[in-house]
Amino acid sequence: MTDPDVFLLRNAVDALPEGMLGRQLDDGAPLRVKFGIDPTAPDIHLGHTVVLRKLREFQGLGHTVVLIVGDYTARVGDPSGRSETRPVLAPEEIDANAETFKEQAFRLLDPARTEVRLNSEWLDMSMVELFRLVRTCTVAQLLERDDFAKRYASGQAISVLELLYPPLQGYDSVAIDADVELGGTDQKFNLLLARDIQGAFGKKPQSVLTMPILPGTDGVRRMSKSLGNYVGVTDSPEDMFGKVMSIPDPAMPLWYDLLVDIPYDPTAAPVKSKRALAAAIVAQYHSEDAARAAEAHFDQLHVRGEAPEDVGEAELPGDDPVHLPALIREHFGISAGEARRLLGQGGVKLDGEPLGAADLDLPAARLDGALLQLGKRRFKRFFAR
RNA sequence: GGCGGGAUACCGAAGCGGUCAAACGGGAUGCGCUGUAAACGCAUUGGCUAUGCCUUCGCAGGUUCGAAUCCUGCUCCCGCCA
Repeated sequence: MTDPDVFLLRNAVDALPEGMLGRQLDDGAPLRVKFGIDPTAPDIHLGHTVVLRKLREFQGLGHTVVLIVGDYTARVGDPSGRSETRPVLAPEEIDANAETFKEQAFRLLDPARTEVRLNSEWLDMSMVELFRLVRTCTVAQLLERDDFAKRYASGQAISVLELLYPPLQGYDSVAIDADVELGGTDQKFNLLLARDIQGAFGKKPQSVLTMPILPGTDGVRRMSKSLGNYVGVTDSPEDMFGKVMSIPDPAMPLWYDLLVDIPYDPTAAPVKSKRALAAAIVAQYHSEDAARAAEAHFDQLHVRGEAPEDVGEAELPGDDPVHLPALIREHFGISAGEARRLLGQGGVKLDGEPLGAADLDLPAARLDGALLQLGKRRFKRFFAR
């Protein structure tokens, strides 16, 4: 078996300070590995799983994961990687998100070796304690951070609240006696600052391990729900498979590296590699069977261009003839004008036959039992009532 | 507190009295090509049973035959000075 540190570092970006993690692992004692999340968005997507999978690897080696739900820091708003001030969520929202997150995180983590803590536990502190904490950092130190520096230089707003975020996150490490903290590369500053804060509170500073940021399905920008380029771990097998297949080829090696346990073969045909990747991801969050079914579904729907079995059904209105734009607006959630445009562009098919711009009104008999298709992937079968 | 700039469609950004449902770019969607790729090409991108009608250019009023464009007030952003 490979050395634990070689194994753990294989797809990581930085392990700081140099060599520290290796020494900690050599000591043999179980480590307390910290990972903090802000429950700002409820659902976990593959981007989050990069670090979660790494945590699972630590657990596999006998270490303990301390999952910190930043219910308190969520009220501050982490400015990391942001160019603008973030909105602050309502407490109820935060709680609900935290629950969802925990539930989903345990799809990957081993509950027996996971400690879940809310940081309101210790961050709901008195002013005196807060003063003691913030005294450990200087403004110059905080302004070193890239995004703060940029915003400061360009005269954009940085609220004092945001400035407070890194020290608060750092204090989490003090509170739980973290030996190691994981995060994305965008967290590097916060993770390192935590070392100083631990030191200031007389604790042993943690080591830091950063993981690459996963590009989304567009292959370029970081995976994020708001950018709409994400694959959720609760997505259906079919969606998951389809979304993975749609990523650009250049993103494949990194996806392999960060999301599955099978190796990437650069000599294999790209389609094969991508199918294997998609299947492995689906199997991970659903099952092998689901992966096979999702692939079959994919072939049917996209490769052969056939309609799936489980097409939604709907009743025709009573009218005859049926006004198509209105029918489409009703059942596909687009405007009638959009429906007309699709008709004109050959984007609407009836039982596989493209309709034209002139087909605005069709006899009800022609639609009864027929399959209406919009674009490539939207289907609906209609029946007269 | 003083001075100045700005708010336009999903986003960015033109327009500065009629020819404006509003240039251009991005995004999105459709068609073609394909490996549901990517790249590329073409097209569409306020609403409406529609050769026309209706509602949009921060909000509310006003001037005008006619306003995204001019005037007044309000709200919100931003810069410079103190």
